Amino acid sequence: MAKRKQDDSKADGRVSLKTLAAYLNLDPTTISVVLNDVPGRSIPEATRDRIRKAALKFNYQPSFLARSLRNRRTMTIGILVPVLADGYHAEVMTGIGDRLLDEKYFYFIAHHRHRPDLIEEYPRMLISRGAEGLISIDTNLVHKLPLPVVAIAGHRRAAGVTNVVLDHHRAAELSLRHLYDLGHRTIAFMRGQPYSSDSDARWQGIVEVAKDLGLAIRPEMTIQLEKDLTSPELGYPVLKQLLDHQRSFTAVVSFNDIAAIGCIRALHDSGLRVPQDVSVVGFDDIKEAAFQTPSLTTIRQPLHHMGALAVDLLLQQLGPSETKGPPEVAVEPELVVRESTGPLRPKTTQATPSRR
Amino acid sequence: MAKRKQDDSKADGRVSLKTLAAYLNLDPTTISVVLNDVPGRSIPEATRDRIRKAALKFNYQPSFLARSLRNRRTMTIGILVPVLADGYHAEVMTGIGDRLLDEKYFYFIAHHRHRPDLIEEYPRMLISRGAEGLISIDTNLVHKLPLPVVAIAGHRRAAGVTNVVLDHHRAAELSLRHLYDLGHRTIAFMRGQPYSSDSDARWQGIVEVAKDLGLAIRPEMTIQLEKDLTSPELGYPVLKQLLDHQRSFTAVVSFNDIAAIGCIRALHDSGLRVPQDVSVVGFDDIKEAAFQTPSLTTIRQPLHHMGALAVDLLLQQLGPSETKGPPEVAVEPELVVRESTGPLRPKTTQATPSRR
DNA sequence: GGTATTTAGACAAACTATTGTCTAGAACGG
DNA sequence: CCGTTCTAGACAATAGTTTGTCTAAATACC
Repeated sequence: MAKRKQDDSKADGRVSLKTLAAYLNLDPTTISVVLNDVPGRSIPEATRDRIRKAALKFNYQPSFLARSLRNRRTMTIGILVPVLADGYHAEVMTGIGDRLLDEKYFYFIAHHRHRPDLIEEYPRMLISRGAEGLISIDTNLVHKLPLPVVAIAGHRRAAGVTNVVLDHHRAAELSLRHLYDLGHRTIAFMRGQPYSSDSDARWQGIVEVAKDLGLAIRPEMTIQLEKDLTSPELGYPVLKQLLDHQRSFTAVVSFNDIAAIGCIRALHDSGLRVPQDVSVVGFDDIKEAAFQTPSLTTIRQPLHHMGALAVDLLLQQLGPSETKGPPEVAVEPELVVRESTGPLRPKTTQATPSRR
Repeated sequence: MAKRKQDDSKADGRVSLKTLAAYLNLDPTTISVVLNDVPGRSIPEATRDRIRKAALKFNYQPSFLARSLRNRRTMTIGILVPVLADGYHAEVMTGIGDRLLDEKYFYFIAHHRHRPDLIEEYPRMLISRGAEGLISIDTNLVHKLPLPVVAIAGHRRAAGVTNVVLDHHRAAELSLRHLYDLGHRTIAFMRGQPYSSDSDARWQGIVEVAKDLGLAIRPEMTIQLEKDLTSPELGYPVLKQLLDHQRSFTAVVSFNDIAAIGCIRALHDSGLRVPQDVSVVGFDDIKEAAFQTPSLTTIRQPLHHMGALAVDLLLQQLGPSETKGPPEVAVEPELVVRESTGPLRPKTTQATPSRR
C-alpha cells in the first residue's frame, strides 16, 4: 500500500541531481543548468552559489552513464590490437594513451591474438559499449564500420578509415642504402608474416629499392616468416635453417627487431660474428634494440608519435565539425646506426689487415 | 506547432526498443521481456518468434548505456598501472585482459607514470566512468575506495583491498640459495626504487634469507635504485659506479631483469665476464631474459597468472553474493637457471686450469 | 494603476532499457 | 448465464541527466 523505498534504502552513497534537488528545494533542471553553466538561463547568483556549495558539500558527481545516454557522447574510444605484451604495440599504445587521457577520453582495449572470430566480434562489442571511434593497430578490419576508424600499420584502403602508415619506400631506402654504402651486395631478406598488415608494404619497399640499387633479391636467400611469436624465437630457427644451406650473404635485413635479435643469436651460434662477418639490420627500434650485444642498427618507427597522431586524426572526426579524415597519413622512418652493421670485409682472402 | 523530428531524421541507423515496438505494434516492454527471457511473463510462442525475427532482421543491439544505467551493472573494470610499455606490466595486463574478455568484461586502462596527482585523480575518474572494481598494478592507492580493489604487487594492507603478492621470502631463498650453492659468498645487492611497491618486500626477503645463510649484506656493496626507467639504463650506471670502488663481489642480485641486463653490460664494459668472473641473478623473467647473451638466470614471477588471479578475486566480489576478498593472496616464484650464473672460481690465483 | 517586460524557476519530454502493476478480453467452471 | 481465472500485453515508474517550453511573480514603463 504505502510506497516502499521511501528514503530508508537511499543510503547507497551516490548523490544524484534528484537528491540535491530535494535538499535544496529546487528542480533538478535548475541544478544541472547551474553546474553546467548553460547560457541564456536566468538564475540569480545567490541561488547559483547555494547550488555550487551543496554540490561541493555532497561531492556530487554526475553519472557518466546518464549523461552519455542523453548527450550521445561517451568520451570513450576502442582500441583493437593483436597482443598487449609486445614492444611495438605497447609503445604505440603509450602514445595513444598519453594523448587520449590528456583529452579526457578513456579507452577500451581488446586484443584479438589474430583470431578472425575475435577480429570480427570485438569491433561490434566496442561499438555497442559506446566507443565513439576505433583505433586499430596492425589489424585489418573486415567490415565497414559505422564510426570513424584510424588504422595504424593497416593498409587496406577503406571508406571511413584513415591509415597511419610508415613511408616504407623511404624505410627500405635507408636500410638498403646503408648496407650498400658499407659495401654489401649479397643480402638475405626476411619477409613478415602474411597476417601482419605491414608485411606487404614493407616488402614492396624493399623490392623497389633493391631494384634501384641493383641489388638482387634471391629466392634462396629469402626467409618467409610464418610463426606468430613476439620473442626472438621468431628469427632464430629460420635463420639457422638458412645458414645450413647458404653462407654467402654478408648482411641480413630482418623484418623487425625482435627477429633480428634471434638472427644475431643464430649467427653467433653458427660461429659467425656480427658485424665482422655478417651485418644485421632490424626494424622498429623497440626499447630492447639499444641494449643488445651487439646493439642493433635498425629503422626507427616513431611509434609513440604514430599513436598520438592516430588519436589526433580520430578526435578531429569526432568533434561537431564532422570532418572526414584523409585516407592515408605517412610518417617518416629514421636510420639508427649502432653496432650490428659494419663495412664489408673480403671474405675469401683474410689478407686485408685489420684496421684496429 | 507541429511536432518536429517526426521520423525524417530517424535515419541514424541505431534501432532501439521503441523502433522495434513501432514496427511490431507492440510495447517496448514486451520486446525487452522476450529478448531477455524474463521468467513469469505470458507471451505466446508465436509473438516471441515474431519479436526475435524482427530483432535479428534489424540487428537490434540494446544500448549498453541505457541498460547499465538501469541495472547498475557496467561490466567494466578499471586498471591502474604506472606505464604501459614495460615487459612486467604488459605481461600482467595480458593475464588480466585474457580473463576479463572471457568473462565479457571490458576494462579501462589509466597509466599514471608515478605522478601523485594522477594516482589520486584516476581512480576517481575510473569510478565515475562506471568501473565496478579496480585492479592496480605496482601502485599504492592513497585513499580508501568505495568499490572492490585488487592490488598486484601492492603491499599496503587496507580495508577492501586484496593484495596479490609474490612470496618474496621464497624468492630470496631461491636466488640466494642458488648463488650460495655455487660457492658465492661476497654478493652485491640491488634495492628497488622507493616508489616501486615491491621494493620493500623484496628487500625484506633478501635480508631475512641472507641472515639465515650467513651471507653478509654490506652497505658498500648495496645499490639503491632511484631512477624511473624501464630500460637497462636502469642498472648500467649504478653498477658501473659500484665497480669503480668495489670489485671483490662475485655475484650480483639485481632488483629486476631489465636492470640485470644493464648490469651485465656494465660488467662486460669493465672487462669482467659473466658468469666466469661475476654471476648475475635477475628477477621477473620477462620475455627478453631468455634472449640475452648470456641469457639470464632469474626468479620467475607468474605474471600472466597473477593478472588472471586478480581478475578472479575481483569478479568474485562483484557477483550478487557480495563476498569480501581476502586481504592477501601469495603466489610462488620459480628459479630459472640460465647462463648468467656459474660456480665461483678462485679469483686471486689464476692457477686453476680452465675446464674447457 | 494598468500593461509590458523581465526574472526565477518549474514542468515535461527525451535518451533507452527494465521492472512492477494493471487491465481488457478470452476461456473456463458450475 | 454469471462469476472466476488466466492470458497477452499495455502502462507507468525508474535509472540520472539535459533541453525546450512555459508560467507566476516581480519589476519597469507610461
